[in-house]
Amino acid sequence: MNAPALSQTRCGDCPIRHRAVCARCNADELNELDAIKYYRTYEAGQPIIWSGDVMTFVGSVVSGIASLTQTMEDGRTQMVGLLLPSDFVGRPGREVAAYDVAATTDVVMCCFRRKPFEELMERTPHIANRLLQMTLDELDAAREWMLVLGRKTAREKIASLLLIIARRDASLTPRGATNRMVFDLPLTREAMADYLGLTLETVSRQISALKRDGVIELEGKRHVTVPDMHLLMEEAGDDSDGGFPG
Amino acid sequence: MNAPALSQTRCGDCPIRHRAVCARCNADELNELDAIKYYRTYEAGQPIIWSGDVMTFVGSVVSGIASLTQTMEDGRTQMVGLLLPSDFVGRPGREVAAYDVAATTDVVMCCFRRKPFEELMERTPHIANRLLQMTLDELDAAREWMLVLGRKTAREKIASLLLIIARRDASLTPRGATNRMVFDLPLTREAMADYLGLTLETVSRQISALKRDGVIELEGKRHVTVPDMHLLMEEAGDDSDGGFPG
DNA sequence: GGCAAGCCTTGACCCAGATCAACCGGGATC
DNA sequence: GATCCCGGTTGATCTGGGTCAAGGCTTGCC
Repeated sequence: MNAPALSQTRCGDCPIRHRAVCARCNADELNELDAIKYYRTYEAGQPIIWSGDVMTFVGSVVSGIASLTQTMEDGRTQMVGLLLPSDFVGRPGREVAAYDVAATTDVVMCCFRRKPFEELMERTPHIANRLLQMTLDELDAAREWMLVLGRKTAREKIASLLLIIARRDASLTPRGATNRMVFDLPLTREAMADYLGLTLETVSRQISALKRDGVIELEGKRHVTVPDMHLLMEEAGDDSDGGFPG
Repeated sequence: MNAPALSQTRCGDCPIRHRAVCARCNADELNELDAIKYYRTYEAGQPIIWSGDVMTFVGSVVSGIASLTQTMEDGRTQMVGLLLPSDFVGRPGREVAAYDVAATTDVVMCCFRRKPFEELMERTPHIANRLLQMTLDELDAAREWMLVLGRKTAREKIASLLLIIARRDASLTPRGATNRMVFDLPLTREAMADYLGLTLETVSRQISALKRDGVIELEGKRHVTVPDMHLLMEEAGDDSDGGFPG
C-alpha cells in the first residue's frame, strides 16, 4: 500500500484533496479542518467502526478500500457500501453508527473529531454543499445497486461488480479509446458474495463461467483482464455504457 | 384523495410545511419559493417523469404516493424508491432524470422550476441543509432496502414492506402504546413485487401465508390489520423495533 | 520438509421462488 | 344482464442458486 507518511500530510498535498468532502474549501477553511484532523491506519480485515458504537469522528478514506455492511441477528450479512478513496465515513448529526465499517484492504483515513466538524459544517456552506453532492452520488449508486440485487442473475451480478471495479480503475488511470482493461480484484470471493447477495460458491462458479466463456481472463485469483469491455457490459445487462468508446 | 385546492395554497397552510425541503425556511425564503412554485396533480398510474427526460422542475410530494423505478432493456423493473408526502423529487444540478417517476395513488406535487430553485439553493443554506438531511435519510432507507433485497426471504420481504407502511402510518397518526395496527396497502401486488424483487405470484402467496398464520388479517385485498406488531417484526427478521412499545 | 490455515474451486443434491396456466370476483361498459 | 378488464389467487412444474461436502493451491510457521 502506498500510505502517505502519517500526521504530517498537509491538505494541499493530499491525494484526495480535489474529490473529498473538503474539495471546495478555500485556504482558510482548510486550515480550520487541519486543526481538527488526524490520520489513522487500519490493516486489511480490521474493523473501523461497529454498528451501534458512539461515533467520535467522521472522515474520508485517503487510500485503500473499506466496506459498509449490515448484519442480521442470525448472521446473514449484506454489504451496503464500498468506500473508495475520497469517500466519506459517518453522518454529521448522528451520534451512533448505523453500519459496520471495516477495512477491506489496508486503509488510511483522514479523521475529523465529530463535534468540531459538525460546528464547522454549520458555518461552512462549501463543506455542506460538497457533502450534499457526495451523498446524492452515493444515493444514485445505492439505487443502481438495488436493481442489481433485486433483478439481476448471478452472472449479471458478477459482471456488474467487475464493471464497477473496472470503471473505478479507468477513472483513476484514464486512457485512450481501448476496449481492453486490466485490474486487480480488491475483494475476496466472500466479500463479493456479501456485496452481491450471493454465496461465495456461486461467486466462484460464475467467475469460472465468465472465464470459460472468454468474457474475462484470470491470472491467479485476483488479477483480471477484460478483453472486451462491451462484452462485459452486455453480460451485466447494462445499457448505459459508462463512457466507454462505442 | 384529499387534494388541496390548487394554485392557491399558501406555504403557511401547507400540510408538509414542516417536513419538506422548505422545512427550515423563514418567511422571506418562503416568499421566494412561493414565486417559483406551482402545483400539479397526477392520477394514479400516470407517469410524472420518464428516465432520460430533461428535468424542467424539481419538487415535493404534497399528498399521495409516487414511485421511483429503474427498468432494464428486457423489461425487468426494480422500484428504487417510494415517495411519500414531503419527499423530494429531482436532483439539483442534474439536467436529465435518472429514474422513472410515476404516481402510485393520485398525487399532488409542489413543483419548483429547476433553474430558479438551484439558484435559490445556492444562496439559501436553509434549503441546502434540509436537502442534505433528507438525502442522508433516503440513503439510510436505500441501504436498509439493500439488506432486504439481498438477504431476506420472500416472507421476510413482505413482512418488511408491511412494517414500513405500518410505521409510516404510525408516524402520521401517532397513538399510545398499542401492538395493534390497521392500514391500507397503497400498492398493487405487482408494485409490491417490483419493490421487493419478487414476482407478483410470490407476493400473493406470501401474503396469503402470513394471513393463514395469523400474522395479519385481511379485509378485501388492501385493508390490513396487524394484531401484533412485534410478531410482524420477528417475521421481518428485524431486530431494531422502530419505536414500538416493548 | 511437514503441517495448518486461508482462500478458492468443483461436484452432488435440494429447495425457494420463478414460470406457466387456470380461474375468481368486482366494477365498468354496452 | 352479458361481456370484458383488471387485479388478485392458486396450482403444477421447473430451475437458478443455495447447501453440504470434498479437495486444491498458497503462504507461513514449526
